[in-house]
Amino acid sequence: MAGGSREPGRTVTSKVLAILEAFETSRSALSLTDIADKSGLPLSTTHRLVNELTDWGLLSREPNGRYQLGIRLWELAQNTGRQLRDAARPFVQDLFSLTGETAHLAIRAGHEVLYIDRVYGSKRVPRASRVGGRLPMHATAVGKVILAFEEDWVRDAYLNRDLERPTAHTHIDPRRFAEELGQIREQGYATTMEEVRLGSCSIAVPVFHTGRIGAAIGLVLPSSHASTMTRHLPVLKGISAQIERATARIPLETLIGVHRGAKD
Amino acid sequence: MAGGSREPGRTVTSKVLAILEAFETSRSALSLTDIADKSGLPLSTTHRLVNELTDWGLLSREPNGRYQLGIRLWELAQNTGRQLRDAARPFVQDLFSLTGETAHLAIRAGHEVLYIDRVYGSKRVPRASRVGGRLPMHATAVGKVILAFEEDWVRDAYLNRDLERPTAHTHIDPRRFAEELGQIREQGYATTMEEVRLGSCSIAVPVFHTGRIGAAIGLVLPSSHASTMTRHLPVLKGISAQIERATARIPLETLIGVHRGAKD
DNA sequence: GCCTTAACTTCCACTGGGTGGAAGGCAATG
DNA sequence: CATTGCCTTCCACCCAGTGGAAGTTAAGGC
Repeated sequence: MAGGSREPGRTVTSKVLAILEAFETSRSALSLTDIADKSGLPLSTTHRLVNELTDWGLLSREPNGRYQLGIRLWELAQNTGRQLRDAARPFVQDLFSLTGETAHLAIRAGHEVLYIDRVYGSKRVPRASRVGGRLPMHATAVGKVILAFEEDWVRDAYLNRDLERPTAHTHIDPRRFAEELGQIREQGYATTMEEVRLGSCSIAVPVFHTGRIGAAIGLVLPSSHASTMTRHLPVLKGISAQIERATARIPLETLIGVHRGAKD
Repeated sequence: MAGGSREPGRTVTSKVLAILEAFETSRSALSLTDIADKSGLPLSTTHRLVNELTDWGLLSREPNGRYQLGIRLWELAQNTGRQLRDAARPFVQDLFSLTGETAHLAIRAGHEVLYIDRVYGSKRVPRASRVGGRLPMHATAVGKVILAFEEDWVRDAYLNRDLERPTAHTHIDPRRFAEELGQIREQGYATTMEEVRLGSCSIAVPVFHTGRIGAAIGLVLPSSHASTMTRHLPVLKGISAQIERATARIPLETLIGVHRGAKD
């Protein structure tokens, strides 16, 4: 056969995906060889697929020969979860305008929080989160508040794992964390204090949809402002209510293209 | 052979793309049969590919059995053109805050304007543009201003085609439109008056990068406000200058994943 | 100017993943 | 209970896909 190291059982689709995913781990453009390495594909196969993807605009080639994800991919993806983003965005903007702090909208995706939108000012701020990015739920305020109001089996499954520890302040003891979640459920909001990144703290409230937890909105601010964090609660609650009203008429299934029921 | 109507020469990748593109033409979820029809693929082939894409999260299946684009696709695509979007967003927000009108950031993609960002308030506004969407350049203010400052060969190629006419007010005479572009170049901004959609008008200014036209920012407002449109010019110019400053240090190639030099 | 190294591109004979018509569910409708 | 519409499974055929190897181009080193 042509290739002794052939890997039977691998579909073309999976190879295409592997190429696209190669770009998730690096923010800079990749050479062909880089892509082949990251995706675990032979160079010539990578070459052929990359060329075809470039023709379609899913990849784009820079003058220096390196590749990056193409704008066509972004275009295709804009129809995903548009209903939630479009409906909620003005309110997330209001949240930023009213508080002056970086505002977030996030949902749960598996065992992580997925940041759907983010509104921030032009002044430089350290950032752990980014739109389209994921973070562990137990280290972020939006994650905690979602977990606190999720169905029992989701919470149980989450606690039944080893929890990452991005900083020394991250709460990773399952028993104490379960208690914290109970408290969050009672008080109706969650906070973090340098649990995902030193120097910043956060506060978040739930956004419900048809009686279930649907998303969360939160603020991230410098640790130095931590003591005054809770004064933003009325605004957070108000904005949350507005988002709930704006999304109430939209069926949950069409809000976002992810299955919440799945265990992973 | 198994299939008399087989279409040799069609790659698997092109089929996968055809499936994803099937979702561009409809905003609602699609059944398997719908996808097969739109993509021109046999039902069983569609079934197999759709299943695999669903496993990867690129498609998501609703409880009623219909499919839509999955959030995973959106996640992958968030790294595309992030530098421009992230750098410009706070300023586009400012543009909205300072004017109270729907603000846009757009670039050229082939012969169309591609809307990169859009900031708007919570009050309902009629919208022709949407983030990730395209419109003809000659019917929009952002498009006109980009075309006016583009290199000659781009403008010539554009005018050397039949121009669409979304409304009766759209300027489609090549000679007169060329004159209009000259005037736009002199005055430094472009306007439209019900040229893409009745009831709304727009105004836009260019955003330069390394001496070339890079993007445009604009406002869309109800036609009733048309007479006072130009009073927003100082703000538009100011915001444009800020975006130019914020993006100046970023190489053009990495700003956005699209080749501007290509003729199509 | 020529050698070396690295990265990209092309080539081509082999083959297994892809194919798609057909048949088999399955739920809703009349 | 027949009909219709839609989804899922099956399987024998075969060509699109494959990937090692050879060829090409580009950038340094001496």
